Amino acid sequence: MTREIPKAYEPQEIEARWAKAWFEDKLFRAENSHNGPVFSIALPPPNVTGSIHIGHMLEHTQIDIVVRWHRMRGNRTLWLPGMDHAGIATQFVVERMLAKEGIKREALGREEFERRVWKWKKESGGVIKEQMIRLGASCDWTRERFTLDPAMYRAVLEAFLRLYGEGLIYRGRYMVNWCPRCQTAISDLEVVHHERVGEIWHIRYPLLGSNEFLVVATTRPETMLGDTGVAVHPEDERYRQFVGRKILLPLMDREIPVIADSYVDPAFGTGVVKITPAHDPNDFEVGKRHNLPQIDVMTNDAHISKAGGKYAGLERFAARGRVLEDLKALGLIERVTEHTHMIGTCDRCKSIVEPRISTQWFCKMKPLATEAEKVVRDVTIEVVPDNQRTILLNWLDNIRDWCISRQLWWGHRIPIWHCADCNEMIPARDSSVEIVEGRARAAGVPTTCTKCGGSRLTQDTDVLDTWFSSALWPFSTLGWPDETDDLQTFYPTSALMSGYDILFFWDARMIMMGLHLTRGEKAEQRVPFRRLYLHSLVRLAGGEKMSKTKGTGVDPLEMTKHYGTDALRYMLASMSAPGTDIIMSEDRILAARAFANKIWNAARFLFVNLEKFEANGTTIEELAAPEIREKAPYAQPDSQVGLIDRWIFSRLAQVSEEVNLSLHDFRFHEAAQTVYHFFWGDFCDWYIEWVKPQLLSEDRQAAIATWRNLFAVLDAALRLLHPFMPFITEELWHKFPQKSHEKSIALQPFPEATAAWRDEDAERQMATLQEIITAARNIRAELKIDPRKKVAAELSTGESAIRELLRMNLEPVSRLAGLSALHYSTGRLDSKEGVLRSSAQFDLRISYGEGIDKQAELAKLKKEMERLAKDIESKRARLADENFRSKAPPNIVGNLQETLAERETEQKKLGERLAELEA
RNA sequence: GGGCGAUUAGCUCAGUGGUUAGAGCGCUCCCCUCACACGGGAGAGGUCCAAGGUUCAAGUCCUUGAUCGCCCACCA
Repeated sequence: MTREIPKAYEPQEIEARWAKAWFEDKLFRAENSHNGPVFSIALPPPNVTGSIHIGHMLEHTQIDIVVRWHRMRGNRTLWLPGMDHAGIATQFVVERMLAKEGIKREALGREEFERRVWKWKKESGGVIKEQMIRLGASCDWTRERFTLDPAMYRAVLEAFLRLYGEGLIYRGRYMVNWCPRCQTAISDLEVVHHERVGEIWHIRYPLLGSNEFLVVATTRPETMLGDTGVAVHPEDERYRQFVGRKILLPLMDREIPVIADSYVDPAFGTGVVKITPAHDPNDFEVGKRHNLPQIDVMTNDAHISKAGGKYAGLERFAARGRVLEDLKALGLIERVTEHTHMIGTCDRCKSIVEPRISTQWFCKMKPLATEAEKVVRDVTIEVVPDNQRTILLNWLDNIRDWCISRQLWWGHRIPIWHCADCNEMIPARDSSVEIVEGRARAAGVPTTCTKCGGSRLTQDTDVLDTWFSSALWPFSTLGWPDETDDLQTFYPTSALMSGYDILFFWDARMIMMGLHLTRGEKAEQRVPFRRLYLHSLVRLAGGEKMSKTKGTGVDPLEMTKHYGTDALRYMLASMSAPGTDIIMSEDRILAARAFANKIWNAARFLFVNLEKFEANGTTIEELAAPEIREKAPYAQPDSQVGLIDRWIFSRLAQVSEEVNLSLHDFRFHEAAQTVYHFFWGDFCDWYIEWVKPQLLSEDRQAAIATWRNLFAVLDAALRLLHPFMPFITEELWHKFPQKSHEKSIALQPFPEATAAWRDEDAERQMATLQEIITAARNIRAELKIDPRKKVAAELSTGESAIRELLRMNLEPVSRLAGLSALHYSTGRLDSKEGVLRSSAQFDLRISYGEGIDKQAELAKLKKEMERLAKDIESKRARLADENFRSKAPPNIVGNLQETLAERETEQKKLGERLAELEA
């Protein structure tokens, strides 16, 4: 143990060293026995594609604070880390890399492509882990998981087969969202809507065998190639006569019927709607009701298909232009108007999504959502902040089936085999898994068709939505479906902490899957987590979301280099008020760095002085050994525990209680602010300053008591700070003598609200002394007295308790107030000389030099007088109100009376001073 | 079209119906005092978006409106 504390606080060196040590020691490994209280939490698995951004940093900081806090409070604590394979995102990245080499994935073939992705994953997948370790995340890395691990695939198989067996997973041909760039279906949630100003074309549709026509309004004229009907509202008098007649669809020369359907809004547009069942969700429904054919005129990559006649092969927007030209040439465009509408884009690649009929796999959600709603409503799962609960319930209530198949190559392949002879679908026999080339495959592959007995079976080519495996994360990572020790010990997990942006994507689905798939009679045994905390997002000034593509992202590791991880963590924590997004600010992080520096220097002060003190033979073990610290506070020889010590330990107890309460409610900003004020305000500004001279006092016994108390408080403060700033606290804690088997402050107890330390008298007395000191400093500043010059002061008070207090604490009070002498008495002080400051309890006067600017002082006092008068008036009025006196609680009335009396005393004194000054 | 937030000091934000509404930064004045100038001390600065209402009591609860932001939604 080196005791020396370097003058400069160098976070980089300290942090890198401890991060490595914690990881290599497996310090945060959790034992899976049932003994004692357990706290478990699963890391929202970051995408393997990425690197840590500031949003992760915020999330990990908050989780780590909670995790470290629970661990210190004696819980068997597990923070289980892992990564997500992120289907589309990862495939997208690898495809782009291949494209640079001029390779298309189709050319490689599925197996080779998958091999390449694995290779890439192996190379870059470790980045996030390294970064998390460096940033101090206290995960149990021995339990790290990846969503494509064999064990995870087993869980996916089990879940899929069970849901399929129950009819909750089905395959069908429905309208889905199709991304022509990714060439896969995506779920409703993955469609991001943007407002777009577009045009609306009014097109004449001629009635067959007549010169008449109906005018339809459309924003997507190219889809008319697939029109199979025209609809009007059944009660629309304007068009009633046309219902049942035929339209000759322009350009395609197809006969299509005019139908009546109440879906049509007669007030919108022309009141006539073209029906394209294969390319619009509404039209799809209308078409089904009226048995209209579905003509898919689009290819996978959004070009016009053969069904589009002469337009075949054109890209969809090129086709639109051509269609419009041709219609114009035929004189069929009546008019064009401007129209803003919402346009759906792919969450991943931003391409415009094509609604399209396609055969896909779906998960029935209503039956799963029912119990999820219940547990959220009855607070079996507590949602914080509460307003997110409403949002979640609302979503669950309106839930629709989930399209879970993706036409990708990277992901969990659907465990269904198709019979080439009879089209029967045969699921894998069971959820067992075999490892081929280090990767998991279903072992229970069916070999004969269960229906026709045929043997030409091929596995479904689709993979599952990434979120399907994520939905199982809290239990799949613990060994489910096996009843492992981990599962029994750590499931349900204690909490989930995620951003509210993935509430539906992930959190809601975990709740549904956890409830449905895990074992236990009661819902509370099956929920994936007992509390759900939705943290804020980090935004730019102006509220915009940070974006890597726009280059507006902030690299936390870069910031760490400049300011230190502890500072960054503290800054994020101190801004983490639940429910409000965080806007990054340079100021805040500078403040946080200053705080870290302050902590460093406070500790340094101790050790620098300790060297001088130790010269006389007292060792640090006698002052700060663990068993010595435990017995604090220490009394001065032949005396009681001093006021300043009673006060600081009382504050410590109070602060510990507040921090514990705040952290329990995920109120990180509150907890952070509380420790900040305790450390900087109470501990550094008052406590250390107060006891400074005693540390090197001639009276060794007195000095020893002071040292012991000081070390005990600093030790507690470090433990209090540790969840927020793990590195600096670890570093400093190791400067203390510790028991040989104690490896880390992270495994020390978190300070609790020690009731015996609470001391209201001490707090009140200190407050009075602080007030006197501040008043003296105020006068000094007013008189512009050189800070090095000590001056005499007079204090007058009618309260003997205050005089006694001063008598007992004359040295520190005079020293901190910069006084050469402090005379106290009961006599009245006038303000004819010097400057007088008054409170209800005392008057303090310093006479020095020329005095001050009389006019300025008068103006100031008058202003104060006005404020007092107003305040007194309103208080009197309230106290005079019989209604108030009878209805308000007695303590409120009592307090008000007390305060009023004080104010009146102040007013009286102030009046006298004004008179004296004006005289 | 629904829903959810936000609006408080120059800036970024706290604020759990009850004394004179807080913090950090910035600003003003004084100090490089032997832990820290990433520091110490003392200050200035706010009709809490608006209008109604509930209450003995409203920044806080309710209603309406304004402005800004976000989420959800199949109106061509």
